[in-house]
Amino acid sequence: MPKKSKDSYHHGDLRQALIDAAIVLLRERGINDLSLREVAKRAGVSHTAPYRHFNDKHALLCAIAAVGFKRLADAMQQCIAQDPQNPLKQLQASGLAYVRLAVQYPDITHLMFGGALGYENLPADLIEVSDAAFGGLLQIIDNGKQAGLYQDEDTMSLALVVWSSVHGLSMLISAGKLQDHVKNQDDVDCMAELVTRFLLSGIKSDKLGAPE
Amino acid sequence: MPKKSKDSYHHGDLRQALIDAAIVLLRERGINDLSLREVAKRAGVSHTAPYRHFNDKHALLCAIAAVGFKRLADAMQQCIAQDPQNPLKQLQASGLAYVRLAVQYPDITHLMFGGALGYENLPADLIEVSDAAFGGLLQIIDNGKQAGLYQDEDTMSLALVVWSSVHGLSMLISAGKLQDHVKNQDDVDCMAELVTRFLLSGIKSDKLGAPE
DNA sequence: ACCTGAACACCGTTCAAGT
DNA sequence: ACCTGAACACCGTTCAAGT
Repeated sequence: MPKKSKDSYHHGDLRQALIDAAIVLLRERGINDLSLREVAKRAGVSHTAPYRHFNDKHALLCAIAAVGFKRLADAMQQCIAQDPQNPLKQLQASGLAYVRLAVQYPDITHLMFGGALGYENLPADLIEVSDAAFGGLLQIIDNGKQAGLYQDEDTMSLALVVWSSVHGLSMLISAGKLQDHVKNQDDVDCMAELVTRFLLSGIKSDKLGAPE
Repeated sequence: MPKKSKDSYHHGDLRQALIDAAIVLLRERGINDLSLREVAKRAGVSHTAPYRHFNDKHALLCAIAAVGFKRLADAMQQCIAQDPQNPLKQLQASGLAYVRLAVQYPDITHLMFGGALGYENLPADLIEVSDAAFGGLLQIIDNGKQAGLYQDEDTMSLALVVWSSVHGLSMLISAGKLQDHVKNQDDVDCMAELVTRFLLSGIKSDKLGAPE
């Protein structure tokens, strides 16, 4: 029987195996001590094999960041699907999901938003999945806007303000800057609720009553 | 004439010269291509000389981050000093200053808040100057609270919400994630104003009128 | 005290060679 | 097509040695 096209040679999918090994290593050692040679060793191949699947170390790091953006984009869509008729709940759920992902995967989060990948020359597929994540948030805001939930400001401005607030909380927690005030999962959820609540009462149309 | 104590040997202050060279190199090459050996070469000393002043590369990076936090702390104090009787203006000015510093020094900002330094084992002087920066913001919030500017929420919660929003905007801009919407200094200022405005109308006491 | 050069283990990347 | 081992230039860090 002839071998299947993709199930060739070693694992069948060395590219994915390298990404998986790199994510584990990133969590174990941090971004500064992640070496391509060690990733290859973990995946069981020679230290030059990764170059068959990635142009260089930067490309592998970009692939990890893409995994993070994919998780974020999926979470946004799930928030919409869970309460299709309730844009307010969509917003609250998306803020919570954003912060939880950042806390769960701090290293990937910093890879996604820190300066480690540089500010340009990012691969097209990374840009694409990053735009998809922001697009989900835009959709949530637009849902609320059409329901008359927000002040008369354009959707993009509203989305940028919401994104900034939730993103800032996520980065501060995942960087350990709020260690004294946010110690466990309950504190994380509580802070996310607090930020979302203040944000809502700020951007919410004056014509509507209290959120509950 | 005998040499002055600190003006010894090469520069008089090799420690500072190394920090300065490292900051330049950081901006030129990015965090991933900053090498201790190149920093030493730029400062005109052998590649082992830095170890007289820093335990390791991590310690030098921490010193750079400390410079960034010092700038931030100073900016907060300046915002207070500029309008001692106007807590609202203090808040607006501090948000603007925060974002501007992040845009001006994106690499140092990511060093301060990204995961490159790890999440623990940070030197005491870095923690200290970092706390000073946040302390300035706390003071600004407390000033406004005593003036009846904000809702009846404890100062720490208010400060964390404000910090998150402004921090998020700063990180998104300095990471280039808003390139399509924030292209120049005017856009930066405009976005900072937008975030601060929404934030204020959210946390502002209902008993007061419009901010102007 | 402060700096140096040699040394060690490791890294990212290239390339001719193997199957 | 996919993988390998040798090679190159570079890195962080240590250490005995110089003034």
